[in-house]
Amino acid sequence: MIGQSLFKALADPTRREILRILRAGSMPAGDIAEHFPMTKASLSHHFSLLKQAELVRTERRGQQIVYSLNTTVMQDAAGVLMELLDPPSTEVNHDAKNR
Amino acid sequence: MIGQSLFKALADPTRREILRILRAGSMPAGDIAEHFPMTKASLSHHFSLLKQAELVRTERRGQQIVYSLNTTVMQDAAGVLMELLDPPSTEVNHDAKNR
DNA sequence: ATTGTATTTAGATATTTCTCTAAATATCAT
DNA sequence: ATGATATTTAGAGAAATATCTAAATACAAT
Repeated sequence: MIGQSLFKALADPTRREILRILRAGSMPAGDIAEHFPMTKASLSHHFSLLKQAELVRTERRGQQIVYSLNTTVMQDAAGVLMELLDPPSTEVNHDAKNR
Repeated sequence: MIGQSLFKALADPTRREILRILRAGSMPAGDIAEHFPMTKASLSHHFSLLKQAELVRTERRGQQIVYSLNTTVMQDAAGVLMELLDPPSTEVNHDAKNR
């Protein structure tokens, strides 16, 4: 089930942070890894789940593997939800009218 | 962090199905439980996580505890995302849009 | 107060998930 | 081909999760 892998992918804070980082643009695995205090092997595992959920795509460039957001409807929806709840450090949403 | 409990709540298929069921309207715990092949104790655990994420509210009515969706911005976003990805298997209803 | 119904809590177990280290693979540069 | 760099895969251990049974709590009706 595709939905399941997406929700599972979104359930981990590290993976959500990866997605947030990728909003700034594509980035090789190693550069992404520098944002986190865990090993590259662990990050690779997270990349794998994000890919399985089709939230990111990869492209090889020389010896690096560049990750980028997969911009689709579901990706956007996930992004909206994420911003709503896990406020990004930089940008703020001002569309929270009802409630 | 509030976001974390929400994503965790959404990560489980049983809990997403509970939310889907509740779209049709409020329902006591026991009635919800009938939709699932697990014990009421297990369901209660799921209710607890949904409540923690503030995705549902409860109201006591006699000896029953009635669950209902907590309709907020994030709830709606979650609902949209959910329908996009995890099309409802057990059809519920069509008219629980506003309120 | 006792009994019955609805739900939750506690404790236990099996499975899954996250993280690590070590090894494997792929590419680049000599 | 050899060695260096970037990333992934494999295997293992610790922590979290889902589920169960049994017991506890809350209310209702006698």
